[in-house]
Amino acid sequence: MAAKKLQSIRGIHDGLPAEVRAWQRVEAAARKVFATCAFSEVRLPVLEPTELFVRSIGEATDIVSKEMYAFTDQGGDHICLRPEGTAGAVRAYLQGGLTRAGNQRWFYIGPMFRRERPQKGRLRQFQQIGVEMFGAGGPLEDAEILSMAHRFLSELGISGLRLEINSLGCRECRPAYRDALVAYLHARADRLCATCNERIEKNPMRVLDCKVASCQAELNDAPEMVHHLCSGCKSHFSGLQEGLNALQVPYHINARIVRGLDYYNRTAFEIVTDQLGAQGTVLAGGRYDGLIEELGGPATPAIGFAAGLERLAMLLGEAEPATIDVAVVALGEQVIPYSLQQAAKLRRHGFSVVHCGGGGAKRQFKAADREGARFVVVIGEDEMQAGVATLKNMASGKQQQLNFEQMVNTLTI
RNA sequence: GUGGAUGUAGCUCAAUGGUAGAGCCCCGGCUUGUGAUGCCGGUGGUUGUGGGUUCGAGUCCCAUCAUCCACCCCA
Repeated sequence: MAAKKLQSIRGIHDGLPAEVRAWQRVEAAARKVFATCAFSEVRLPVLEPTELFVRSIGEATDIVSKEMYAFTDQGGDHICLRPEGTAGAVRAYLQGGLTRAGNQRWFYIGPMFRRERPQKGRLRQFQQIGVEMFGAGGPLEDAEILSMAHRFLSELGISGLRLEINSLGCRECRPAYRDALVAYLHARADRLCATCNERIEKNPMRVLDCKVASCQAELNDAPEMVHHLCSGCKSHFSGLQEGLNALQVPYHINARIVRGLDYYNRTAFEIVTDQLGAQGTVLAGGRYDGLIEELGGPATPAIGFAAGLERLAMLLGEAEPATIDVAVVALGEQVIPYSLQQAAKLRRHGFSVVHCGGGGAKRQFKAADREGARFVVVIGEDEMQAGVATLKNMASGKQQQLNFEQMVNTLTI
């Protein structure tokens, strides 16, 4: 009976060495840039109560209504794999009693789960690099957060990115705008597609980014939030733009940006690329001033963003192949113990070393080459007697006999 | 959830319904301490899985699973 082929769950991929190296390049850039802005890493649970996301993201959103891995555990609790990071961060902020600890600047890197149909740049388990700032409500913080995102992506050397910003208004001005939009849409409902018609009442702002060409034609003159902002939101939005100008962060205003999660207000933004097909959003976020209060805390302004780690990794150039410093080639049974000791000694000096395991010289050199060894240390009986080793530079092919100290010096260069 | 494309050796791919192949990789050899180049040889496949049509199926039909792309959604 043939064993059933065992494979990973659909849309959930293994991070094998080559891919993890790319991820680590992205993570290193994030840690480096975020540290310069005084952000601290947090590590938060992957499992959360389902209720947390229902209350924060919104029950009607696609994420909550059909994409969460939610289940009842053996004790009857309703829990789920987190589909995003912000809700859990807010929960931890409140649970940790940090509401009076001053502004909090956090970042995290970890897996998120959404049961979508997989495609390019979209997995069921994917990683986000997220940033959250609690307690600062001004437009300058928005500008600084965007500047940090911009610097993070510049650090990675990714080109062809475009920052788009918008304002979603607030509880003051959004209802009136919504009414105006609904009225506009109703007036031409017969010329809009079926899904747009469904959304007119449920979520009219989503109609704006419908991709059907005939719908877009109808939406040319649709009212836009940017033109219906209350005075507070208006000055916030212009303050943000002044800040971006001062920091020389290039941006475009895109009045059609609508975030898919209910908790956003005022500033919303996306950084997009045209190199990833249909999943071009590489980093996105916005302000969510009402969420902390919504989840039971004191009214506290907050802003954050999340970047797709795998998507960013896909935009990276060719990575350098992995290399090691030294491969030890032992010639002759008698020298094996000695060669193992020499390998261990080199490792204590901090070099990455593999021992080729003895046997034929040819086989060992081949192995050394495949490991990407910069140098090969050859130890035979002659070398062992003389207390030296033959050090071969694999790139140049040159080799010479050296004692241990000379070897360390050569390897250090 | 809907649609389209694709599943053949470890990898990339061939094979008018008639004996499953190539390149790369891997292993061995080209005089016993030298890789990456050259030459010679070798291992390796129930053609994703399960049915069906046929004298005969990698090839045609049905189902199923997976991957990719798009819709949708979003990081």
